[in-house]
Amino acid sequence: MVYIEQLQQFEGQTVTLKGWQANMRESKGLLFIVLRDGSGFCQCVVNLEEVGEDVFNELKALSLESSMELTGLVKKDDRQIGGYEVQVTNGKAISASIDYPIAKKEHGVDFLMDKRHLWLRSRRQWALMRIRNAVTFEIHAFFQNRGFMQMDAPLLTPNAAEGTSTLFDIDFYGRPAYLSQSGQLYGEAMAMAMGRIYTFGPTFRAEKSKTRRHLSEFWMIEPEMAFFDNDMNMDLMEDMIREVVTKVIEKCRFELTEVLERDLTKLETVAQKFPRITYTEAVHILKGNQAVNGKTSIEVLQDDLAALQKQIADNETEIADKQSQVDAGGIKKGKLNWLKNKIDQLKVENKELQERADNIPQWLESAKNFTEGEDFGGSDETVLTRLFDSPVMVYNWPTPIKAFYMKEVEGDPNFVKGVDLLAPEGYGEIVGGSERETDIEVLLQKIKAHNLPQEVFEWYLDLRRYGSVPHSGFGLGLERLITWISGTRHIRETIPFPRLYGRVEP
RNA sequence: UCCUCCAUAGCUCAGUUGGUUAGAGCGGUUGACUGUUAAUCAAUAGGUCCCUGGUUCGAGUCCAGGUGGGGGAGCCA
Repeated sequence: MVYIEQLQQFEGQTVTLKGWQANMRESKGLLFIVLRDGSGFCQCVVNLEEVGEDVFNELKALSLESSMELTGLVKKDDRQIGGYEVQVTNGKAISASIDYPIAKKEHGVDFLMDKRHLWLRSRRQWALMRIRNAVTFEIHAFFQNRGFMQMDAPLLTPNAAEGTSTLFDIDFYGRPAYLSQSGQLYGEAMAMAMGRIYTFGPTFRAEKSKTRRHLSEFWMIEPEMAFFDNDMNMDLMEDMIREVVTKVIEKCRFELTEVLERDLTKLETVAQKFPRITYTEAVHILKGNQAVNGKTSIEVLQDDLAALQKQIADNETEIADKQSQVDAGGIKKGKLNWLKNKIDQLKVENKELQERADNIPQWLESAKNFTEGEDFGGSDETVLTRLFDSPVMVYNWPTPIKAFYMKEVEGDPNFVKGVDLLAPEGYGEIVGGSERETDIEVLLQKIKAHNLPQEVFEWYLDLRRYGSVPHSGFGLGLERLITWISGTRHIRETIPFPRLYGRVEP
């Protein structure tokens, strides 16, 4: 048995493929079966004269997603997806699929989410899962090649410690416990034992977020390094993003460009040095008081709005034009359908464009009126990243809006050494990190200031009692990184079985 | 928790100021066609118009409440 991705090694030879019918077209005496086997897609041509009536009729009767075994000659054919075609000499059904619910057309989100277990078979989801796998692999490779040790933090924790987030609570043998929102504090303990570590596991957030960048269960990578200050932390962050993105482009070029139609030039900007700006600079830029590459945020947004409005107007013209062709009548059925579909597509596109156009004035208003000292909202991140074409790092944040464990900037307790990495094109925050506070007195004070119970942090404070050292780390949101790399509109497509507000099934 | 939009065939949608027997495409089935790329062409089956109540001679359409869902705010990766 041979897998589709290996076909290039078998050109001119006869192979046996096993897989599922992803599509079939038929003509008199000919079947064109697009077979998928998980490793790829391949058109297999069944000729009545070649295989005989029995085999031909058996394969012809199969519908979408039936499983089968096909044997045939591998032939190079540049017109085909994957570049090869199999000319079938024999084949048989393994199991028929009847009334497969997902059709070869556009579906609504709700329907597809209910059918997620089947949706994963479609080409777009196949590409996304392959990219997810490549991202996971390259993250491990990056850390392993640098001597980091992978260690797992517990998923069950005794307290809702860090304060802000809402956590899922469970009954742990009669005691309250929570699903972990972060492995970071444990990561610090492990770094004090192993030097440089990283965790790679699921985390849980119980916020009732219904947006395209939130999941209730997602995977996070949290490196933690002893003897790293925040500059070294930012260097590592930047190297990691650059290397992972570059390798994934290399490995998944077909998935990105052919299936997802991702504009790779938008990703290739990771080769540049990532701009590093302080929170204070970011505020000036956001409010339009400081230009980037000769343009202020206000100018860029106004240009964007004008471009959007022009696009919408152009689409409307096209819709009207096509509609008048339809109304005029006398067109062949195929052409008519094509026109109708095009009109529907343009209408959907305009709905989305209009939504974005409606948002821009609000973003502008929110950016102009931003109060220095507050945290950035989703739209603020979008505005900020819109000005840069590579990822941006924002560091030195106001103390009150950040977690208790972040180290104060030397000589200025109003700021802490936190850093967020924002992805371009509006994808927003994909990494958050900081240098950690090492001074036990400062930590004790912060724990009080944040109204946190000191007893549950005694073990954490021990890390400062016994050989405290400067250390830093960050948390990378796996699905957010994949969403950006793949150019996907919604984060839910980047994880096999998404858990989000209002959904635990399938 | 708040704001906003949506619910019509298996799926994606249209349905005029409220009017008689609710439509199209895709998908399914049957047939035609020996190189198709969302193939094409012909025929055919397929409906509790989300639920409850109201207005009206008459409701898919208007009103109220509910349910489910999309997008966003807050929070964050």
